Amino acid sequence: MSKTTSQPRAKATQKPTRIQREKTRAILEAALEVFSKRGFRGATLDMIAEEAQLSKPNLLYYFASKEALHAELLAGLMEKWLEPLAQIEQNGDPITEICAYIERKLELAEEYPRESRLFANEIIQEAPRSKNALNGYLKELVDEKTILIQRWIDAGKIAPVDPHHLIFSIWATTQHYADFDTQIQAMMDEGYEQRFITAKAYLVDLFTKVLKP
Amino acid sequence: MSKTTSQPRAKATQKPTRIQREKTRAILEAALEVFSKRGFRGATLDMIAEEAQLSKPNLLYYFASKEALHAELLAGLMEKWLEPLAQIEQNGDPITEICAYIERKLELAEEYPRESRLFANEIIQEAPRSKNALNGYLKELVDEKTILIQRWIDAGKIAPVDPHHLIFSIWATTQHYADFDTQIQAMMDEGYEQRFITAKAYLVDLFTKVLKP
DNA sequence: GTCTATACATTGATAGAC
DNA sequence: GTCTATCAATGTATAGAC
Repeated sequence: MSKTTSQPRAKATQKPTRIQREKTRAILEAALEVFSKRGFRGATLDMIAEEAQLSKPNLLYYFASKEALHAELLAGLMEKWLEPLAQIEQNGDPITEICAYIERKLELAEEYPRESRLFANEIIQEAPRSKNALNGYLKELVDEKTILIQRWIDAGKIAPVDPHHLIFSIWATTQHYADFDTQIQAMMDEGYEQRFITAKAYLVDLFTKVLKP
Repeated sequence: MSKTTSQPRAKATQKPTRIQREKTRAILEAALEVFSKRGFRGATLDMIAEEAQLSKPNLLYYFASKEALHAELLAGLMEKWLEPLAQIEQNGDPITEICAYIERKLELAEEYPRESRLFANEIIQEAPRSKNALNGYLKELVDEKTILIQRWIDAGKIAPVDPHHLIFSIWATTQHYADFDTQIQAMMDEGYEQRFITAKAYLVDLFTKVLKP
């Protein structure tokens, strides 16, 4: 009697075993490594399988296709990626809130550069696989926060800046240290090791000056 | 007697005809379109050939390989891309010079978004084909300008900011509007049309505040 | 669940007629 | 110079033994 037919592909039917969860995790980890470094088309299942230390057919036993694997990665990342923005609190001190957001973003860039590059690859190539996420959850969140920022401006608590451009410039400056690390490294030589420390000081100073009413 | 054997591949031997130059230009234009949108591996010679309106073998008559085509694109772009930074003048007013640089960068992002994305694709994927350019001409130029900025700081003409991070933040904020256009569009709705005008005002204001001594 | 073998599609590049 | 036909390599995915 096929009790062990609880194939990962049919997730709805049965709870995955510990082994299955670990393999799945290892594959996702390997996929993140390869996709983030080479983009979707640049990555091959061979590379991912080797990185995860299993055979290609075995990999395809856990994930139906290359597309499915990539989609799973993106979906799993969205929440973590947007959390720093979601955490901005309307009741806190505006400048403190925004500077804390910048610091969180920078820490994310330092700790999870591969995730950042995965998104960057996607968006530069016109987000063929994540348009929905962009127009859905992210758009809603940005709408909510731009309104909050505008309210702070109207209350005279921060200088009058365009809320959208403010958010874009925070995204750009923080993610730059993950996405364009190769360039940063080529330009900075000795200072490279300390880049996140010095960047944090620089960016907090920068945005504080801009936001002071 | 083969008078017409002046094949483009053997460029050193003979001056290319007008037709040859035009075809070459059309191919490079098509290649830029496709490479910038899909990255090196994501692009196919079929796509580029179709975009340039010729057959794949004919394309390969003008360029020896996909690699060669990509290399030619990158090489031809470097100069245009670095010119705004090179134009910063040590004798001008520091804040005026830097703000003018920001405006030039933003205009480049607006006029040549594909070039920006081509570079971005390269660098995110660890610049496998342009490490040399990064460590060569670009590094030299950045070294030169960081020294100039430091001199301005020492003279008390601008506020004391880390010159490297200043340059990075200018790159990040300006190129963001080209590289992440898909995201910008998804977030901005009505304001999207005017994005470069409002961005210019926002960024000039931002960096002016930061640089004022 | 995992592997070997292989089917099948895509793609970079070449051969050779015109 | 340009095309049709084709090759060789690569890469996604499946079949089927164990």
